[in-house]
Amino acid sequence: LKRRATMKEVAQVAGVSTATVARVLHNNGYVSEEAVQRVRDAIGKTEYNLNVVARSLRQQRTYTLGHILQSMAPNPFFVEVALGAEEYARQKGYSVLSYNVQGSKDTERAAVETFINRRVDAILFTTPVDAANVEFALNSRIPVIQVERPLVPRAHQILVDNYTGATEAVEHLIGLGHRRIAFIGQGAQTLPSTARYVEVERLSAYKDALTRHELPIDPGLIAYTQHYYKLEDRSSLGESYRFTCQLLQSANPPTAIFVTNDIMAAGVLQSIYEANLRVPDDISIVGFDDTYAQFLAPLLTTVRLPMHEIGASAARLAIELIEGQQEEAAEPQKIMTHAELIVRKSTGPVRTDVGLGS
Amino acid sequence: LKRRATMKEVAQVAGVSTATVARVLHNNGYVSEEAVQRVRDAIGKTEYNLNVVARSLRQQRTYTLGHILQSMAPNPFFVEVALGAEEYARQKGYSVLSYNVQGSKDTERAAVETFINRRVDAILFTTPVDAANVEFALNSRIPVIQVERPLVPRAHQILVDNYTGATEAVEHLIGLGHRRIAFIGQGAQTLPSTARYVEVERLSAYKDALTRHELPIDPGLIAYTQHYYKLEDRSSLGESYRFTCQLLQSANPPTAIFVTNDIMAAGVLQSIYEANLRVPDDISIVGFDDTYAQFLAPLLTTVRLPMHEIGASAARLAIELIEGQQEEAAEPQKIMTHAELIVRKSTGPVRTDVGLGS
DNA sequence: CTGAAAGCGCTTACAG
DNA sequence: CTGAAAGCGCTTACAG
Repeated sequence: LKRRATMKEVAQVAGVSTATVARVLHNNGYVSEEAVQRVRDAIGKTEYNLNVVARSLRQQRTYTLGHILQSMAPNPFFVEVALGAEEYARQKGYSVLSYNVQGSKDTERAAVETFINRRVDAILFTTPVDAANVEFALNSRIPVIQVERPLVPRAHQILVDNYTGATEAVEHLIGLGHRRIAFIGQGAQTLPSTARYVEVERLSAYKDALTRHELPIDPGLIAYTQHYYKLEDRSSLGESYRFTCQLLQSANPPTAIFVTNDIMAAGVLQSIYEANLRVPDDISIVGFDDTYAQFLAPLLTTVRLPMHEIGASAARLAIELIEGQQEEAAEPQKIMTHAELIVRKSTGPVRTDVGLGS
Repeated sequence: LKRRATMKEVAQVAGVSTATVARVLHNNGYVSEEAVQRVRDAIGKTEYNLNVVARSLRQQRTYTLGHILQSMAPNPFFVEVALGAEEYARQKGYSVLSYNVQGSKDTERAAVETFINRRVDAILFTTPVDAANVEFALNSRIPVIQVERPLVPRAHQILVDNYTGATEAVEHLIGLGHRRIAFIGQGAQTLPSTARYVEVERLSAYKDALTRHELPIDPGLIAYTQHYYKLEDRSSLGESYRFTCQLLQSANPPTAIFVTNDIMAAGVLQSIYEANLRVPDDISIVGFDDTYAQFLAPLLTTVRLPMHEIGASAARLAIELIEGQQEEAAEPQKIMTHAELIVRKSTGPVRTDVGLGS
């Protein structure tokens, strides 16, 4: 094998034109049975395979999706979404070029530029960091999909029903008899207001559930980690750990904690482990995402996000838009997906015999 | 913005030829100061950006690496290697197309075919599943790099010094006074013999360390999970869990366990948690990889693999080979990287007061 | 220092 | 049912 065969060579071997080769390759257009056979043989003989680069240039389509990921590590949420998108895209003949931006606006900008230079057919943001970059992507007149965090109203959106998911979590705890339930969220104050969608929904669900059951909302039981995905130092893990240490040492500690992602839940469990307390005997924990949940001890009760489905939906919408099955209408699409409580082993009835503090 | 500007348009606006535009774009070749200025202006005015697809077709190079990943979930090892490769490649002007094959030979084959059709400049396997697919990739006469698992001797290799890493782990435990140390490995028996590299090295290190200290090798203390990355059901987690349950209930349980990856270590910790034992007070645990280690309770002592460096090395070698800085010699390159024990909180001195069984 | 022109490997009207 | 030919947007000898 020295050089790769081209269509022209296949045509020569088969004694037909390249147009005919193209016709049998994509089987469209009329071709005589005999010609098909000759071309097939020639393809086999020459070990021909299509040059997708040439096809892309000619068709002005690359069959490639550009996927901008906030950061695949340490949060497996992004990995699972990426996997869902990749699998769906593959099955439709598309490849996906991904770009991890580590939560940086500038890197995200560079990602969009790279994708534009490479003429991807659509850009997916999971999740967008900066609205300006989404706008910039929109300028290219290719489909732009925002996953989970709708920073720009006029771009398409794959959303998650955080409110219902979080409600199930808190209701579950209340149903178990818990009345002092702490809430640990992620970085809402430090986010620009347009980006708070996810965080605000989860906190609202928590407050509404307490209120519905006539339980007080105690500000001392609510905390947010400072950093929104300053991932390098795994700070949100450390912060949820520290806040839990504080809670456990307080005069009137909670009997349950609702943590809005599994990573932070890991930090909570570490604190509890060090305090030599048992879960759920001494305190119940509910996480969110269902990423690390199955790897923790005890197995974490958590609100599962349909990560695969989210990724697949993003890819599906993008491809439908590319292929014109959907009108690129004035209205952006909003696709809602649903979170679901998975009860495992980190939640149990509140202890009535003794208080945690005693 | 209706259509994207081409070089021809830029040339027209600047009043020069496309050759000149290309020269200033890549700044090579002589161009008068004045022409440079006019072209720069024209590029700004037309919002021109290079069409990488066209450049790829012309240059017969795509500035794209194809990265075949065994599976990014649930093992973050692959994610970190991918990140390392992506970052290095980016910095050199390359993009990376990744393809998760979920441990399937057929999917891996499809990945190679996709990459060949898309004319990637090199193919990375992290880690290769089937030697035949590596051979197939090799047929294309592009650089082929195998990460961690050298299935095909004549393809390039990024290796890990598993033996030394595992030795440090076991020596650490022995130094702490442990004499009954269990070993939990992954799927070695079920792997084809050419693929056993990693597993065999780790087991040998374990045995050699025991022997060196005149400790007996007890087959009852050694177990392998059945499945090699049958990931969907997270079975290796479940199997390490079950084996640990057995160990703990045995007549003469170990005082320490060396588990050859952090995922399985998570299963071990779950079993210990359920048995209401404390780590490291009752039993010490050492993992491998440093993936989940920081998320577990207690923080896991583990052998850290330089995952980023592994990915970056793979990308660097590939690019050097592509750009001809290295001769594509008869001899495949073998780059060795080093694992390192990270002592955290899951290991401690053996208990001398009471036996675990008592 | 600069431009005209060929050509990378396809696809796709168009003509027959 | 089939082929000749144009053209996607670049890069790169080559000639001047």
